[in-house]
Amino acid sequence: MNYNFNDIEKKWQKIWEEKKAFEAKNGGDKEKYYILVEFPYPSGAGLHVGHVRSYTALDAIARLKRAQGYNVLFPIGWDAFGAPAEAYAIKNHVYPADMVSKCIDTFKGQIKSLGLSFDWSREINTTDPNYYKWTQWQFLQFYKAGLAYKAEKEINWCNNCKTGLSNEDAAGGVCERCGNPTTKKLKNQWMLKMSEYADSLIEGLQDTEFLDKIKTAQINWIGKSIGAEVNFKLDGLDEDLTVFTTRADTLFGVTAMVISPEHKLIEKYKDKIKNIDEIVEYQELAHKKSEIERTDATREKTGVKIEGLKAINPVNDRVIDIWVSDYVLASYGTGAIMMVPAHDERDYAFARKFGIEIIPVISGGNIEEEAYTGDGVHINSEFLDGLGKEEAIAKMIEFLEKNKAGQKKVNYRLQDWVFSRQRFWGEPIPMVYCEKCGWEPVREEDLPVILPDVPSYEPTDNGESPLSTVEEWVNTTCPKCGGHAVRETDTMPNWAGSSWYWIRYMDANCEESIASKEALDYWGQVDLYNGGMEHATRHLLYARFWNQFLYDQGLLSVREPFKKRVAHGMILGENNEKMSKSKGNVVNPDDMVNSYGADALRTYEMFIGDYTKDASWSENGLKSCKKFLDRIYRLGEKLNESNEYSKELEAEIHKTIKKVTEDILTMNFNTAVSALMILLNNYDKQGEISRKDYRTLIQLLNPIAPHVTEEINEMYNLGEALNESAWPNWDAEKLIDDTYEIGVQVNGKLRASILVNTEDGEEEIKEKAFANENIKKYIDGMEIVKVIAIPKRIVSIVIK
RNA sequence: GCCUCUGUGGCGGAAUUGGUAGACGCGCUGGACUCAAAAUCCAGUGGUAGAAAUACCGUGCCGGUUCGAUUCCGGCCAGAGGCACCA
Repeated sequence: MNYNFNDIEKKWQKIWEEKKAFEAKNGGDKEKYYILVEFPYPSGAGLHVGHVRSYTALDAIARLKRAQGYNVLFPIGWDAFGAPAEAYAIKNHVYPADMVSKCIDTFKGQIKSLGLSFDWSREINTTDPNYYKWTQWQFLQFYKAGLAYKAEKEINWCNNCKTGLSNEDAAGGVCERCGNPTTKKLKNQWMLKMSEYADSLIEGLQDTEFLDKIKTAQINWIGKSIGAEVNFKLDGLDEDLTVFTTRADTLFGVTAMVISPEHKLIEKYKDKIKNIDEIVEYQELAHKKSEIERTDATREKTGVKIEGLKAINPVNDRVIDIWVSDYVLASYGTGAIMMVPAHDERDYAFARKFGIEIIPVISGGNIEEEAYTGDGVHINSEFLDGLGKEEAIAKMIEFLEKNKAGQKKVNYRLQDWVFSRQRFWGEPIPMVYCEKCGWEPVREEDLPVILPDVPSYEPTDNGESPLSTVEEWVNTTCPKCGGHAVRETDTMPNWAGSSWYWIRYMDANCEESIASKEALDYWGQVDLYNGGMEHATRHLLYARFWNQFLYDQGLLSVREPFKKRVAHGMILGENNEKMSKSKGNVVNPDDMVNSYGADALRTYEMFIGDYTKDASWSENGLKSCKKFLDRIYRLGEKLNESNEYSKELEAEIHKTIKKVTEDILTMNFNTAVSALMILLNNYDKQGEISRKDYRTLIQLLNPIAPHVTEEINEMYNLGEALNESAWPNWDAEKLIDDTYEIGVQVNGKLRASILVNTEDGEEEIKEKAFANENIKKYIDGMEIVKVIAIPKRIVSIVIK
C-alpha cells in the first residue's frame, strides 16, 4: 500500500489555510498561552534544518495546547535589518528591500511546506515602515524619558565594517558582524541608558524560569561588584583622583596610582606634566592596539610614570606617584585604580617591573614571590590591624565616609547601549539637529522617518553613515523653531527591531499604537520562548531592558517579557561538524521534504536526540522515521469495527497517552516519539485493532506529524478533524497492570527476575523470591542476614 | 584563572525522591519472500567464556556512604559554553 505524502501534505496545508485554523483571537473564555520562536533572519541561504527542529518542537507544543483547550498565540515574522541583506546590496547594487522580500518569499514557502501552525495573520517584518515607525516611536519615548542621549564616548569600532558597536556586539574584542578584532574610537553616539537598569535586570531574573546557564550568563555580563570609591587629592591642586576598589581594606598598602591612557586628567593637566610627549606617545600606542591585544592578561605590563603630578593617600597622607598604563580600562569604574602590589596580581606584576614599593597589609603568602590575594589578619594598617577582610572593608568605608574621602559604591560591567550604527540598512534614528535648538526629536505624527534609497550602500571611510550623502533627505526643518535642521544619519543597531517584536505580535496590525491596551493586557507575557544560546547576553538582555522600560512608562502590564526561556541544541552535519557550505555537509530541508515528506522530517528531528543538546544528522535516521509513519499508515488494514479500546492494548494506550502528553510539554520529544514507536510495535503484534485504538494513536502523533494523521483520520472516518478535537485523557486506574516483574538481588548482585502480583505485599514477594530456583542456589546453606523487599522496586537478600 | 554544564554499546540516545543499566532507533549478522534486487517481515546484537542455563566484567578515572550507586559525597581527568588585566 502506497500513498503520496507530498499530495497529502499540500492538501492539509491548504485546508488549514482556508479555514484559518491557527489564527488566535485576542480575548475569549479560553486560557491564553503565548509560544514564541525567535523570528528568522531571511537570508539568501534559506531555511536550515536547525530552524525545522525548534519550529517543529514549539509547533508540537502549540498543537497539543490547542487540543487541551488553550487559546494559543504562535506567531512568526522577519528580522530583516542588518548585515546580510546589506552585504548583498553592496555587492549587487540593489536596494536591500527587494532582496529581503525575495528571501521572505523563499522562507515563507519553506516554512509553509513544513505544516507549522503559525498564525500568519500576525506576520511582521522589521523593515516594513509600518513596523519601524513604532520602533522609532519607542526610541522617542526613551529620549523623552531621558534614557536616550547623545554622547562623545570611546566606543568599540570595527575597521572592517566601518561602524561603531555596542559592548554586546563586540564581546571578546571581536566584531559580531565580521569577526575582526575591534579597536576603540572616540565618537559621538546615541546611547540608551541600559546601565540604569542593571540591578533591575538582575532582580527581574527571579521572576523568570530561564535556564540557569542563561541566568548566570546574564548576571556575569552585568557584572555587579560592590566596593567603594576613594578620592585621592592631587598634590598641590584642587582636584581629586577618584578610584573604584572592592578592596578598600588595603588602602594602607597603596604605593602608587594608575590611570588609563584615556583618562581626562592627562588632557586637563598637560601643562603641568613634564614628560607629556612621552605620555602622548604612549596614549597613541595604546590606541592603535586592538581590544584583544590590550586586554590580553598574559602580556607584559607597560606604562609611563607621570612626572609632575602626585596623589595623596587619604588614610596616611602619603604622597605617591601616578602612572599611566593600559592595563587599566577606561570603561570600567573611574578609569583609574589605586595600586596595591602586595595584594593584587596585576599591580604586583607592574610594581615588580617598574621597581615600585610593595607594602604587605595582610598577613599570609610570600610577597617575595607573588601577590597574596587571600584573606588574613591586617597588618601595617593602623586602625585595621588585627581585623579580617570583611570587617576591615566595612571599617575603612566608615572612615572614608566620615572624612569625606570616599563612599560605598556599586559598580557594573554593563555599559550603556551604544545605539548608533554608521550603516545604511537600519531604522533611521528619528532625531534632527538644529543650530539654534540643538537635538530635537521628530514629531510623533511625522513618523515613520522613511529610510531613503542612497547612491551607494557602502559604509564610508570618514565614519559617517551612507545616509549622510542624501542631501534632500538630510536637510529638513526643525520641529521646534521651523528653521533649517539636519537629520541624524546614523541608523539603529539590528537588535532594535527584535527588542519588542513579541509585543507587536499581540496586535500586529494596530495603527494607533505599538499594540492596543486590550491586546497587551490579554497576552501579557510570552509563556514559552525558544531560541539559541548565542542570544543569552544580547537579544535577551536588550529585550528585557526594553520591556522593563515600557513597563515603567506604563505601557505594559508585565515587567518581564518572557516567562520561560528554552534553548535548542544545534544540528550538526553527518560528519559531526557544524553545517557549513565550505564543509559540504549542509542538509537542505526542501530536499528532505521532497524525498521523505514534512511529517517524516518533523518526526525525525524530534526523535534525533535530547532537544537541548547538539545532534548529528543521519539520513538513515530520517528514513527510519519515514518507515515508522508508513507502518502507522498501514495499520488501517487491521481495523475492526469496534469503537472501544482493545483489551490487550488498553493499559498500554493509557500509559502512552500519559507519557506522550508529559514528554511533549516538558520538551522530551525524543522519548515521546519512542513511546509511540513502542505502542505501534504493540499494535503490530495484534491481529486486529479497534477504531478507537487507531484514533488515539494518531491523535498522540498529530502534534509531531500533523498531515498524515489527519489524512488517516479522514480516510477511515475516525472522528472530527484532529486539529479541532480535544486531546485524549488517560485513566490513572487503567495504568496499573495485574502483574509485574521485579528483580531479586543477593549481596547486591542481580540473580533473578520474578513475576509478582500487583497487590502482593512484602511477605508474598519475599516468599516468591525464595522459591526461585536460582535464588535457592545462592542462599542454600548460607546465613540470611537481612531481606529487603520493596514492592515495585527490588528484593535484596543479604547473606553470609 | 573564575563560573556553568557534560562524560552511558560501533552510533544517536533511554533510565536519577538510589532499586533489573543500555528503552526506542540506526548500523551490523543470520533467515523468510523474490529469477534477482528494492521494499517488507522474522530472529539476534554491551564485552569475555559457554551449545545453553549461567558466570565474570561494564555508565570518564580513584576513593567513600549503602543491602544496593549511571544517580549521593570527596578528589582527579577530559570536553563544551560563558566571563576574564573588571580593580
